[in-house]
Parts: sequence; structure tokens; C-alpha cells
Amino acid sequence: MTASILVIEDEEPIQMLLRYNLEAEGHRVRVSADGEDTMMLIGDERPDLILLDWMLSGISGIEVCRLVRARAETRDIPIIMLTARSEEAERVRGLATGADDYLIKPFSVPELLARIKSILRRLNPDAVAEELKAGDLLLNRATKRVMRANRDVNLSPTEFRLLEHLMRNQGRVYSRSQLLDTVWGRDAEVDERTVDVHVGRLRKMLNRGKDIDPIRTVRTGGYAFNERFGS
Amino acid sequence: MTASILVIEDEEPIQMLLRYNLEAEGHRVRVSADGEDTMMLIGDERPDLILLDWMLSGISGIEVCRLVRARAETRDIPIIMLTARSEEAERVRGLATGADDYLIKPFSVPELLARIKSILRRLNPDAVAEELKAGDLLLNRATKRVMRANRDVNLSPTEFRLLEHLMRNQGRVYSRSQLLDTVWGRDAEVDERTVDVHVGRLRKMLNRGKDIDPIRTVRTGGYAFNERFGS
DNA sequence: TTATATCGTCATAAAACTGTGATCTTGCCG
DNA sequence: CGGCAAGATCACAGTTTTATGACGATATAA
Repeated sequence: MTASILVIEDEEPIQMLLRYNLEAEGHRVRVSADGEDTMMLIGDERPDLILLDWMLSGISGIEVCRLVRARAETRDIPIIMLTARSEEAERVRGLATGADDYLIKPFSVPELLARIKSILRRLNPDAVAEELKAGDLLLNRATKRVMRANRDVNLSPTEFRLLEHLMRNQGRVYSRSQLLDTVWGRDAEVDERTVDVHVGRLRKMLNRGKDIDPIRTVRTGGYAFNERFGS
Repeated sequence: MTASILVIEDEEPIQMLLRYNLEAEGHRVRVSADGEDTMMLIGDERPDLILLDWMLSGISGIEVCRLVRARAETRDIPIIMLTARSEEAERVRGLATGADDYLIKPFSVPELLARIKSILRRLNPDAVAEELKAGDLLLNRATKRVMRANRDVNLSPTEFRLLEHLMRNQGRVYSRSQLLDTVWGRDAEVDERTVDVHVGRLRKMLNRGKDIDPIRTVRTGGYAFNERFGS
């Protein structure tokens, strides 16, 4: 299970702790220190889950929560809040504001990982679903097979990961640099044009002949899986 | 009789008790502590039977039961629930939700083993079947023999276990490290490349000459038994 | 003990995949 | 319509991954 997680936390040691453990678990982590950048980071790339420290120096946790919940595109991102023991009362308010779960500091890391797993499973089934479907396209993670209209589609590893990522986030547009981050890996030093080539190869394999193209090019924007594909 | 059994139980002493006795009986045991990992473990390798403690800390037993019954691939895995004497009412609900049998804690181990045997025989004859079949391939667990198109195939112990594991989970792709875990054992300190060599040997024995290869290589992914083999 | 089988590792060959630059095509602006 | 910028496509060389054969070590059977 691999997810994109946004950590909003101003204490650096805890930032490190979280980043280290979440990355070890295979998640992708971005950290925002003061809640100010938060909305920008979210707009930049929609995270699958937000870990939110309740006591921030600048903007308050409750405020972040409200902002996230206010926008339609981010409304259903699950939020786990981290609170100090003394903030018991706050916690209740937090849940009322829309957090999905909470942990009391100091928290146990395995406990945190378990909660994350559970929440992702519950709210973001695509993240763990064995099969991703769209129209006549079917991607199976367990067998690593892709079929289009009951015909086998043989993809290379990179093409498979690329398609998986796009199908998991249907409709969302990803810039070339975002795709390099998620599909190739944070430290990939690869030219952005390479993404074009792989999208091209993926398309060729997917659309043998005259089928409708499920991948949408957004000029200057990037690529997306066409959410209207198959309807 | 050898089956893959998933134990969902949060009390460690009972975990140990179950693991020890079931493994002594020849079964392969995996333990999930809190019910959270359960669905993932099931996806990882379909168990032949689930032993489910009714009182779990996180997700409730009834919930696990429902989840298992909700998915088509897992719907017919038999479930035995473990309840405390006082949970009479729960028991009824459990059976209503789809458990196949129950035991009251504290239970006698021979009794448990007997129930397991009986249930597996009754509900899942395939799981304990002496034979695994696919196309012209036939693997007999009792005699440890493998035949291909009525021809004897002489496999080494490791090759046999490898083939058994892959055939039991047809279609699913296993990474080299997963295969080392399940086929070689959790603590095997063996190079991942060794898996290649054994797959190669297995293939050579299986495909004498020009037969179709039942094992599928998935680049960067691992190996799988080709679920289309024989059709 | 000797003979036989199995196992893990290494070296090398073969195959598949990847990134890049050149070139062609398309869309968009005035 | 012309010109430019962005995207699509192609061929190719380098790299990564897998397949295979050989060997010594260890275990098993006779």
C-alpha cells in the first residue's frame, strides 16, 4: 500500500520521525511546517491523507481542517490529528470539524501506521483495491495484468505503474514533474520529455488500432486519465 | 492434511497456543492481531480457513466476518469463531453473519483440531484436496508427486514447495522476497537470485521439450502460475 | 564410506526496457 | 496564414533484469 501523505507539523524532530517511518512504509511524504503553505501544497498535489498537528504556531489546526473541508476537491481527504494530552477538549472539536481520527502525543508509531492503513482502506478503497476498472479497461494489481476489451495488454513495468497511478486518480491532471515524482520516484533524474515517450508507448499498447484513448493530454498541464472514458 | 489458516486474535498467549498446535498439525499459520490487516493478509494469500476471535480491540469480529463474506473471492472461506462463554448472544449473531462454527473459550485443543478437520472436509474439499490440478499438470500433496500429461516429473523438495505455492495461488504474482518468505521460510538468508535458478530448474523439469510454460515471469514483479494455463 | 541429489552462488548470455535527441505533427497566437 | 511552442513519434544505444550453465559445498541414501 502506497499513499501520498501530507504532514502538517512544526516540531522538527516529529517531522523527521514521521517522514522516516512513513517513507519506510512505502508512502510518499510531504511536510508543511506552519500550516501556511498547506493549502498550496494540497493544490499542488492532492494527498491521500493528511496528518495534522493540532497546535501549530501560525494558523491553527482547526483552521486548516476547516479550509480543507471547505473545498469540494479536498473535502474527502481523510485527516488524522495529533494532539497533546492536555488538549482533550480540543479533540472533540476537531472531530466535529471533520477530522477522521486522532492520536495523542506521544503516540506509538506502529499504532499510527495501523490507523493510517485502516483509514485508507475505509475511505480510499482504490488505494488498496485489487482491480481498477474503467470502461472496457481493467488493471489487476495481484496478477499484474491489464486487459482492454478482453484482450491482453502487455505493458512494461513503468507503463504499468504509470497507468496504475492515473487510473487510481481518474480525472486528476498530473504535470510531468509530478508524474516523475510518483511513478519514477522522488530521486529520479530524468528529463521531463521522457514522460511523453512513456505516455505514447502506453497509448499505443492500450489503443491498438482505433479504440478511444483513455488518456487525456492537457496542454501545458500534463496528463490525466479521462474520467469520462467508458461512458 | 495441510491447510493455510489465518488466525485473527489479539491475545498473544492464545496466538502462540494456536500457532504452535496448528503448525504441529502440519498447517501453515498466519496471525493477524487486530483485524485491521486481515483483509490485506487475505488478499496476499487466500487462506483455507479463518479462526476468528469474536472480541477484538479494533474492528469487531462481526465486521471482519462481514467483510470476508462481502467479497466474491473470499466468500466461501470457512470461518470458525472463538467466543467467551458470556457472549451467548454474539454467537447467534455470528452464525447469522456467516460463521460456520464456534468454540467457547477456554477450548480444548484436540476439539479445535477436530472441528477444523471436519469443516475443511465438509466446506472446502479443494483446499485440503490431495491434488492440485491445472491443465495437464497434476500435483499430489500426499504422495509428493507431480505429473505432466501422464508423465512423471521428478522435483526436488524446494521445487515441489515452490510449485505447490504457486499453484495454490494461481495468477497471483509473488516477488522473489515473498517467495523466499513462504517457500524457503521466514528466516532464510538466501540471495534473491536463487529464486530465478529454482524457477529455471522447475521449468526445465516441467516443460521437457516443447510444452507450454505454466509459470509466468513478471519483469520487476516476480513469478506467478499462469492462471490461463490449460485453457 | 561411497554414490547421488540438492542447494546456493557466481559468471555470462540473452532479452526486455529505458532515456535521449532528432524530427515530425498539432494547436494556438497574432 | 505564418510562426512558434508544445506534444507525438521514432530509432538507437546503454542499462537493467532475467535465464542458463557450471561449480563447490552440503546433505541424503545406499
